[in-house]
Amino acid sequence: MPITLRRELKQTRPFKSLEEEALLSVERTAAVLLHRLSDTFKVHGITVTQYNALRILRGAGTAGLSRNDIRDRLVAPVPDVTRLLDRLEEAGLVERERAQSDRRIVTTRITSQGLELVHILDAPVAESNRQQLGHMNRAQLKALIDLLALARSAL
Amino acid sequence: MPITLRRELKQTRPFKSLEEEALLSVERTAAVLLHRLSDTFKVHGITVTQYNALRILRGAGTAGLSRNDIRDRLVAPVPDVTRLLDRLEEAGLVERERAQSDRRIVTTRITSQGLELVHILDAPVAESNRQQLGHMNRAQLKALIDLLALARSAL
DNA sequence: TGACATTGTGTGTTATAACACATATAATCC
DNA sequence: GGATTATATGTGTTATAACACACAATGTCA
Repeated sequence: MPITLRRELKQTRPFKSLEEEALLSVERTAAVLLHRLSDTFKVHGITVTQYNALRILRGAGTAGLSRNDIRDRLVAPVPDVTRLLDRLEEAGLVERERAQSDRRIVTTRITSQGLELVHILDAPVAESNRQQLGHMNRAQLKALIDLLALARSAL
Repeated sequence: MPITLRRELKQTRPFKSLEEEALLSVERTAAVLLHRLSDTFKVHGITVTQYNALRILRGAGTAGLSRNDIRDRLVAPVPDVTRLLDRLEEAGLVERERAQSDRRIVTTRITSQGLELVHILDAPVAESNRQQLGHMNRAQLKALIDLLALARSAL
């Protein structure tokens, strides 16, 4: 028994188009899923965006990444990555160093403390994902992923 | 030729699970689509959330809605609807009146100015939706909508 | 009817998002 | 090699998000 978005939002009128319904469905789903996930992070004092940044930096390893590299890899675009990293640095989760070769670049690396935090969060995050989406089978998940990629492909 | 999220984010490592990839795909897609849509609203000085509130109030007509009614109908949950309505009231787009029967309730109604704005935005919004999702056929849009509803149905 | 819980809204505060602009370094191009 | 452009990051400011708490009106029930 699928829950229709229209009933979920107590909407009296039907949607104007399938495109509108799809867009609002994406927005609603992201908000619901991320809100639930953020509870997992709240206990550890970080946000979903901060977690994404830490995960990116874990992937980069000891080489680290420049601010713009991090910006380009963030799932949701953030206009002010500098201060996002400021907060992570203040929390001791990352460290920054201005590059020798090109002094414009500031390389950010995850600290051992940051690594530890991301590692601790691996299990709860996996558990949250399983709880939220575990009822979908592989074919459904793949179909959803492909359709979302298609939805992003305009322009 | 589908764009994979992993390439989009220049990720070196594969996703840990299909559930994780699906969640990140939803987050990414919402961010991309909403960012483009917000450009449409920016010219008129309102945000996506404000537009959603106005659309809800248009649907409610002269009866108006209480703050909590509006909160429950918003696509993305907003914790501070009071001040969201404050800004709309300050802009002259909505008006509020404390109910006679139950003096706890404040009924918010859209003003003629607000109606006019939403009306003006109808065409650009439809055009934006068409541009962003018009390349998907009806079956694909319906499949996406259904899979997203399924994704929200846990708990 | 008076204590208590419930409902609906508002306020105070901090953190973050968003946007425009500024600064410093490097690369390029006559 | 000096002006110009591009790149990379940082700063200032305003608006909004997020969260905890407070207040007021209503309902409930011994």
